[in-house]
Amino acid sequence: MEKRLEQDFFERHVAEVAYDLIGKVLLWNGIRLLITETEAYRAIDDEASHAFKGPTPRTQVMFGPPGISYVYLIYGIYHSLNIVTEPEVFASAVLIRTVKDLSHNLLISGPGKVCKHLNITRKNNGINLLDESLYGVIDNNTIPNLVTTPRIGITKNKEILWRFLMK
DNA sequence: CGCAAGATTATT
DNA sequence: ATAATCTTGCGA
Repeated sequence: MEKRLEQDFFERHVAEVAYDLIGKVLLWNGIRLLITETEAYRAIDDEASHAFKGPTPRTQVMFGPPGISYVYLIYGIYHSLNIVTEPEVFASAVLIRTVKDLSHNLLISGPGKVCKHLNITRKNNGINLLDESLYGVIDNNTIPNLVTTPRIGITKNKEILWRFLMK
């Protein structure tokens, strides 16, 4: 029996959510993607977060309720997909780094490539993953083996182990 | 208004 | 190791 993750799943500490998201299935525009690599970002105590210095137009959705997409453009070229977590006002988000396209059995490794594969751009910022039939996260009831490492591509708060991937 | 930095990727 | 490429956010 397939169960969609509800608000209470996303409303927890972002590192817990990022950890628990590994092995879950992302439903994006009706397409099913197994989540195999994530990272956590948190405004309150994490200098690496876009939201660390407070809200800006770009980071506004991170300050809102959980279960919403946060999509931004990086290096002028690549988009990145995130899911907002924690209660409203506690800005945080899980970066989706790698997924496996289940219908094509294809591994898509890297945030920019994930967005390219799914045609995700900034117009997809703020999509609700709790209510919409074509978008959400499905708990497929698996318990994956995980590896935990430092996050990739950042200059601040590099030591913290907030990157999670399937072994 | 100018400018430096950036949650990446492909190529050398 | 480095270029590509342009939005964003900050300071003046």
